[in-house]
Amino acid sequence: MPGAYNPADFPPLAVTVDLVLMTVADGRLAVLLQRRSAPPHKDDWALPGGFVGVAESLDAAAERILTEKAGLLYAWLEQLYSFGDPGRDPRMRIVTIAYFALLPHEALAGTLDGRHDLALAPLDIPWPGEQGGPVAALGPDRRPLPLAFDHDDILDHAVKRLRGKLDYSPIAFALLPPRFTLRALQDVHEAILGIGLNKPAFRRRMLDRAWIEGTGEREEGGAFRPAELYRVKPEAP
Amino acid sequence: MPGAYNPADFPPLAVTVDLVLMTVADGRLAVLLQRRSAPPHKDDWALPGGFVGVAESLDAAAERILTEKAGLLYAWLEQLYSFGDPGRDPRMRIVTIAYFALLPHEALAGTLDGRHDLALAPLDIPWPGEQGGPVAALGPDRRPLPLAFDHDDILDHAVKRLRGKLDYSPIAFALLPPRFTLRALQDVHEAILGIGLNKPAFRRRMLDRAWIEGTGEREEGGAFRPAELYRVKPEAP
DNA sequence: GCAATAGTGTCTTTCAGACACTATATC
DNA sequence: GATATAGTGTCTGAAAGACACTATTGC
Repeated sequence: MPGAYNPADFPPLAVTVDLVLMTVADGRLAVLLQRRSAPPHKDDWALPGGFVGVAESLDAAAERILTEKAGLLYAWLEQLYSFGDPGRDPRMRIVTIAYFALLPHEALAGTLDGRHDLALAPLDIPWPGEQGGPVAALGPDRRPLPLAFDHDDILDHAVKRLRGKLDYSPIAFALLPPRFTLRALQDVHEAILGIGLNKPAFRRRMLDRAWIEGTGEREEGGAFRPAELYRVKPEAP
Repeated sequence: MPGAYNPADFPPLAVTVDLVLMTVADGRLAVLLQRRSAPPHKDDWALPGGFVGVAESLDAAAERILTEKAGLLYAWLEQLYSFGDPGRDPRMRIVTIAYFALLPHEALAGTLDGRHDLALAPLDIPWPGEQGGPVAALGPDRRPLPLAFDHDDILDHAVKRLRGKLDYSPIAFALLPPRFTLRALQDVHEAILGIGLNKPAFRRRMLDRAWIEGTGEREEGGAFRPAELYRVKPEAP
């Protein structure tokens, strides 16, 4: 490393944080997109993001952007990957640190109201293990929505990581409300994996893992037999 | 994002790449450290690293640092995690992208000769799953070597990631020469996991996974029955 | 009772661990 | 043949998939 640390010695280089805010809606993974109001890529959809402050940690920047851009107070935040190809932004050299932000769909209620710049785009997910197409965000016409910059690439990384962590980390609970049925948990897993799962085996695995516990309470409002509500154990990882 | 992109508007912020160059030597994971020749942390050991060039991708910076700092031409490089707490470097705000660099021990032959600033430090690895101590690099006196900056933290992340990827990715082969015995492969797995593995089960798993194939050739120079040499299949992941 | 979903019992298959065994090299 | 390691056969137990079954709710 050089001995001198004169700021003028450093090339103009910026660091941003981009959020891959995902939830499961109607049995599908979906991502929050923001329409760009200025060039480049004006009117295209992009992941919400922003510059990292001088005295701000990366995690803190992710939290701030969650609040400022998406109007949300809380989400499961986790650093994903960093993208820094020169030319990924035509204006200047920008290195971006991508973060997951995972939320139950309920937590988004109201956030999108009147926000014409925000959209929750369902994802088209290739068959797991298949080398086929990459992950794509779908527009209202159900056609793939090209994202600004390299955000398609970031989204692809995010879904792959989410899948990889699904069965050894309690990440799926971040996509559910505090009380949830085992069926809802299975729906989340199926949405992320893109495949159907065996019900008895799934229940056994979840209960054996001992991350969750029954509350004794039951679902309400259903037309049929109500399911028990579970919660994540307080001491769980 | 702001509309103006005047470099002077941006805070002095630098992006570096740090390498966690690991290998397995004498049945233990080991990491390449470089002794700092200037303050801060003068004379402490640190991970080799350097600034990212203006027109250089992150991956390219990692390759360049591998060559410049460690004098090596090739390694398995993979981005690990980004660290950007303000204050992690007392001089200025530096965000660093940490990379794995994985190499067979043989590939390091000669690299350390006469390089008193470089050392290959064996790692003391806590029991897997145990919440106990973090990973520590050991000095010649077998005592933990405190690393400069937040490099202990980076090292800890690296070992955890290496462990996590071990059984679903072909990452272990990066730590072996092109031809290797199944026993050597098992040694690598055991060094990373810090536990002994069952021989028949390990062989079955490795052969069933079909990432490797026998060459028909055999080990030489051993005093006892020579083992078959395997190689990674060309079409393997 | 009917419909529809919650939740379980059990058989089968798959795979990992254990352990003893056979095979084959050098000396 | 002795020795030490390579490599295998086989038993057992744990866990997943399949599938049918029972349980419980609103209507």
